Amino acid sequence: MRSPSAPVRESATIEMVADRAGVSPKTVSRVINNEHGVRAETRARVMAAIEQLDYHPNLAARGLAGARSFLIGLFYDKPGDYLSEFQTGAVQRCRESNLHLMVEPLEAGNPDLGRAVSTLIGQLRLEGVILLPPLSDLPIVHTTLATAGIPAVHIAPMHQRPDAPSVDTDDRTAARLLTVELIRRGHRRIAFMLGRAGHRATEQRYLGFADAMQASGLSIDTQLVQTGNFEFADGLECARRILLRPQRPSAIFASNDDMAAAAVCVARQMDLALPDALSIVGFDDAPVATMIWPQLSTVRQPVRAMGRLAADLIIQHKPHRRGWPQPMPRPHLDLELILRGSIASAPPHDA
Amino acid sequence: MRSPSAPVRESATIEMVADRAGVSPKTVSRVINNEHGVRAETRARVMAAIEQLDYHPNLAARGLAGARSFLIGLFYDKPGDYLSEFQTGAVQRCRESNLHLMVEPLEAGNPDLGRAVSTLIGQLRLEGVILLPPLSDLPIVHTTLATAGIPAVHIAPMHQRPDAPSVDTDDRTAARLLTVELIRRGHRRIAFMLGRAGHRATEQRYLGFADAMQASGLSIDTQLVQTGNFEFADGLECARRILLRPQRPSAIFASNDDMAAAAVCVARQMDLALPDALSIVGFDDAPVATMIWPQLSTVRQPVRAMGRLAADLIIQHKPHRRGWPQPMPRPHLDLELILRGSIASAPPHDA
DNA sequence: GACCTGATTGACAGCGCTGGCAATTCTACT
DNA sequence: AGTAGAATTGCCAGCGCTGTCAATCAGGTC
Repeated sequence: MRSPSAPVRESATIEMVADRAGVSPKTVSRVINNEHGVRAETRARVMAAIEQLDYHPNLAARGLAGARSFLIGLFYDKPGDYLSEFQTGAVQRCRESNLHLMVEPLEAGNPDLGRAVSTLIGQLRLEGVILLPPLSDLPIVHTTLATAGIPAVHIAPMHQRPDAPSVDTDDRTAARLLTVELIRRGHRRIAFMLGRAGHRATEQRYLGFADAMQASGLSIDTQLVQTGNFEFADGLECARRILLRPQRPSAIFASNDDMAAAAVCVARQMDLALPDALSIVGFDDAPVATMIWPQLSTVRQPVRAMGRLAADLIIQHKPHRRGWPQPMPRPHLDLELILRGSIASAPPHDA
Repeated sequence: MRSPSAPVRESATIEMVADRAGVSPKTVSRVINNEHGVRAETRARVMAAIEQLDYHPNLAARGLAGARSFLIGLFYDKPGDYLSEFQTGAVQRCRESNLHLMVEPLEAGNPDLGRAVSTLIGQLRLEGVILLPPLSDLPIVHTTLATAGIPAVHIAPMHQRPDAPSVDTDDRTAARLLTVELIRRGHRRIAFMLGRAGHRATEQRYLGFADAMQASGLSIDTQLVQTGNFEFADGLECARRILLRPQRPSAIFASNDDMAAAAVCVARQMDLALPDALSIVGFDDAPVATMIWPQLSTVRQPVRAMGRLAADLIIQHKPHRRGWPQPMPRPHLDLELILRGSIASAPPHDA
């Protein structure tokens, strides 16, 4: 129980600051909002008063009066490392503009998704929303937001919408380059583990792989292309199917590290010597990539930077209120190839 | 670009609902806030109007008028799986009470932490804050919140404060039980990898291990107790030191799964046959636990439930405004032993 | 039927801030 | 010095809702 004399300091109001600085509240407001048209000397006086009183403007009041909320929403479906990295980047960018991030889990499969979104934006008056996949591909989410006039940034959407900006990475190129590394090491028969259908990443990574194979005149054995849904468990199945083929590949390209890890497990169970008997590469540079032996060669995603960028797009957009500036922003962030111990030269009999 | 005739529907106000229902705004307010003293028939009429207009009360206005914010803060230091699971649970609980979660990364090492916290609570007027470790052990954070009179729930703090509730799991018992499993399989010489000093988990897990060893009359070889900081990289070092001892242990208890995974890697590099030559157990049931071969025996933490519970403590506390009800809530959540392939019976020469 | 008690409901002010515009002060010229 | 025009600053209303308290209504009492 808190004693009655507890030192709960009530926070200062804009009026107290105004009095102290000898100006009107409106002028203090101008300073807070960094508006121009305030004499430098006046601004300094106000700043000093703010400092002395440890004044922090009340978000709710600012929001109510100014018809904004200072809130950006981050809607996600699945928690995980990706989310937490992404949100950390987004929060960082928000802070620079004195905004705040509301994270909201939303089930992609929920039949009442539209209502859920609508409730959120109705209550919060979000200034913008960042949609993580697979939410970035659901028409109902997009429509609900668009109807409410709320700017949304789609992260790695499968289908880009002409009226919505997105943040992407060039997975296709990265997948191609990683495949080239495999080919350069003499691999000819390379298996591929697909991610979940409908994900942009699934499509792009496979296309990059195919690009490299084709460029080197190698054919893709469709028996060696299996779908793993991005899950470790599916990856196990998938790897078994691949490695039990009579003519085993000398390398496996998994669409993400979880599945690559699964391939490592299966290979291990089959007593294959890694990486000599089998090279394995993944994608994402997930934590697991460096927690297994051999460590996975993979592609690092700049997840935190993507979070920053997504928030930035929302924030930069603000002055336009409704509608995005032309051209629709579609920045791509660079991926980084990470070569580790999981790849080796192809065994001679495969050359 | 949005066309000028875009269907941006302005949202309904409480007054519009009041008119439609033929009551005063205040009565609508009563219904929204679920206050008693509204005739059932009136309430129904208001509800209908709310439904028809798709009305959502404006958070900012409610906050301003009611001197609350409907916001709970979740302060964290390191992003990761733990965080995202935890926050998902917390958000779920918040929704049930129409509150929202603000996630805020804070650097535990920042010398200006106090000011950072103070700015956050000053602007947001948070109704409560959840502190994830290691933030839950920093006096400056606790003091700043207490001074502002903001209820805080400490998650797994090293040192419990008499004036602050906390959410814990009984790591000690779980560690003891897991060790018992090892002993039951004939292991006598068991190594232990400590987590980061100053973490409650580090201390409790070791104590549980020691409890079991002592209860079975086994001695702990201090050479086999190494500190790994909860990091995979440190775990590698640590595992090497342990496995290079002349008299190698037959089992390793790692304080978390990342370090356990490191032990698996090292063992693999040393060509030890797992799990026959060496049993390894971890803690947390992190994703990596099932992504390596053999899969780790470990202890599952109910992270999402902890998030729910933490939010619940803040929310339940509300009516008391200042100070917590007696007794100080300190719920413990149950941990679950997960036995997987990484443990086997001790080799005969060790019995 | 007058009157009392408790249950419902409404009137009104104001939470802390910002938008719009008027008032004031400053600058640069004639 | 006088004045238009620009740069600053202040006044006022009101954002959408809830706290306070007064008003009204329903039911029961003597």
